[in-house]
Amino acid sequence: MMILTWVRLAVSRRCYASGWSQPQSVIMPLIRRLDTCFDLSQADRAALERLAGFPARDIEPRRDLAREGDTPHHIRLLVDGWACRYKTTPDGHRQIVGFILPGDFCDFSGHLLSRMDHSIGAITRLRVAQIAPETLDALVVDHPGIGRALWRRELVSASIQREWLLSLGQRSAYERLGHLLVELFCRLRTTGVVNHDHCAFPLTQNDLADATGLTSVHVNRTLREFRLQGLVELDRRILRLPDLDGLMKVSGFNSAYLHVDEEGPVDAYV
Amino acid sequence: MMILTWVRLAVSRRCYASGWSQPQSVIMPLIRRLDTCFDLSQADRAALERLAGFPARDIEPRRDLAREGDTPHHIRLLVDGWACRYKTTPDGHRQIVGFILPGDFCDFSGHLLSRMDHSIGAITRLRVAQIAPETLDALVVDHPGIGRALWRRELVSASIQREWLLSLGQRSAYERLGHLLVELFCRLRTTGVVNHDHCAFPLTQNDLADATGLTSVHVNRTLREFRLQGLVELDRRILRLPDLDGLMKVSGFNSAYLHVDEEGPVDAYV
DNA sequence: CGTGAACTTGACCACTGTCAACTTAAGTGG
DNA sequence: CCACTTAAGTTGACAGTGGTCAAGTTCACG
Repeated sequence: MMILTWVRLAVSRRCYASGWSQPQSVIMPLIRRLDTCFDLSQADRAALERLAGFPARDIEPRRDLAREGDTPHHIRLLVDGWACRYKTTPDGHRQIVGFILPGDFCDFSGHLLSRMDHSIGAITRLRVAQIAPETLDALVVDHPGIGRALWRRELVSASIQREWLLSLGQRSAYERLGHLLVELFCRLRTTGVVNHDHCAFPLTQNDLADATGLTSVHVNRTLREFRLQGLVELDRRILRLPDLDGLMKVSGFNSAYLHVDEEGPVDAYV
Repeated sequence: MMILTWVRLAVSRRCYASGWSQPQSVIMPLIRRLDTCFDLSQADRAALERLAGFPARDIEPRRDLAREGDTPHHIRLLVDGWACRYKTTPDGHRQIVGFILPGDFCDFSGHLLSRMDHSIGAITRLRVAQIAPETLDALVVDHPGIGRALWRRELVSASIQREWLLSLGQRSAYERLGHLLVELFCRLRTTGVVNHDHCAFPLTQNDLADATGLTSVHVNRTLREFRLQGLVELDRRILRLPDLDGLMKVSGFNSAYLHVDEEGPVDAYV
C-alpha cells in the first residue's frame, strides 16, 4: 500500500509535471534502449551523447502528434511519456497498432515514405525531441553502428506487429489481453521504469480495448477475471503482475519476438 | 540443410498452368517492383541487372523455407510463386502475417536480427534466388539508391502489417476478406500478372482463413455472399473481381497504405 | 462539492466458430 | 480409361465468445 502510493506520486511527477527530464539529457532514453539491445561502440555512444542538448517540447495528453496522410518534416524522438500509433476505419473504429515508449522514434518511417500511413496520438503528456533529418543523416553516415541499431529497432517494431497479428487473429480475449500486458511490462523494463512487479501504466481500459480489438466492456470483464485469479492488478494507473510467469503461461507469451539481448551478424550492412 | 538440389532453369508446370509469366532473369521481378514504386537511377538498374545470372532453386509447394528461430545465412529473393510469413500459437493455431510475392525478399529482416521471429511457407512451387549478404552489402554501399529502395520496401511491408492489424481488430469478416482480396489484387498488378479483372490466385480457402483470422467455413460462407453480389468470383485458383470499385467500397479499402507511386524525400539517408 | 471521464455490471443477442456430413476436383496407379 | 484416394470446397445445425445497450458507481480534479 505504501509502495503503491509512492509509485503513484512518482508517476504523477513523471508524466504530468514537465521538467522531469531537464537534469538528464533528452537522448538518455534512446541510448539506454539501444544499449540494452545492441552493441554500440564507445564512439557511437559519444556521438549520441553530443545530441544531448537537443531541444525538446511537451505535448498535451490525448493530443495527436501526427495524422494519417501527413508529411513529417522532422524525426521526433519520444523522451518521456506514452504514445500510440493508430489507424481508423472509414466508419470510425479505432485500432491501436503499436505503442511508442521512451527512446522510440515516432515518424522514422513516415520520413522515408513521405506520408504517414497511420496517426500518432499522445496517451500521457509527452516530452519529444525533434531532430532534423540532416542531423540524423550525418550521424548514421559517420557511425554505421548507430544506423544499424536504428534499423534493427525498426525491424523489432515490425516483429512486434507480427506478434500482434497473431494475437488479434488467433488468441482469445483472455490470452490477448494477458499477452499485451506482459509485452508492455517487458518493454518497460528496458526503459527502467519497472519496480519489482509493478509499474506506472497510463492506458485506460478503452485504450486496451482499441489495442486488442475488443470492447472496453469486455476488457473490463477480462481484467476482473485476471484479478480473481491473482494474475493482474490494475488500479489507479498502476499495473501489478504478481505472478508474471503464470501470466506468461496462460497467455502463451514467448519473448523471442522482442529480440532482446540478441546479437546481429557481425558483417551486417547498414 | 543443404540437401536440396540446385535447379537453374526449370520452371514448374504448375506455374505455367497458373498463367504466370516466365521470368527472363532472376532479378527482373525485383527490378520491376522497385521501378514501379521508387526512383532508380540508370546506374542502379545496371548494377541490379548484373545480378541476373544469380543461381536460383525451386522449392516444393507447401514446404517451409524457414522456421521461427532459424538463423538465416543467405538473403533469399522470391523470383516466382507465392509464399507466406506465418506464426503459430503454442496450441497450434496458425496466423499468416503476410504474403511474399515475386520480387520480395524473404529473410531480409531475419538476417539483421539474427533469428527469424516467424516462419516462411511456400504456397505454390517457388523459384528462389539466394544472395550472399556480402553481395548485397557491396551493392548498397556502392548504390545508396538501391539501399534506400530496399529499406522503403521493408517500411511498406510494415505499413501493410498495420493495415492488417486494423482489419483483424476492427473489420467484420466480410470487410476483412474483401479488403485482403483487393490488396492482393493491387499488389499483383505491380508484378504484372493481372489480366483485366482476373488473375491466378493459388490461395486455398484455408489460407484465406489463416490470413484473416477466420475459419475456412466462414471464409466459404463469406465468399458465397460476395459471389451472390457479383463482387468476387473465385474458382479453380482464378480470382475475378468484376466490380473492383464496388468491392473496395464495401471493404473500406484505401490504397494509400501501399505507398505506390510515392516519392521519398530527396535528402533521405540510407 | 460538483462535474465529467473512467470504470463496473447485468441482460440480451449476433457474429463467427465448431462439428459433422457430404460433394467436387484433381491426382494416382492399375 | 476407370477406380481409388486425398485435398479442397460446401452446407446445415448448433453453440459460445465477445459485442451492444443501458444503468449505475467511482475517481480525479477544479
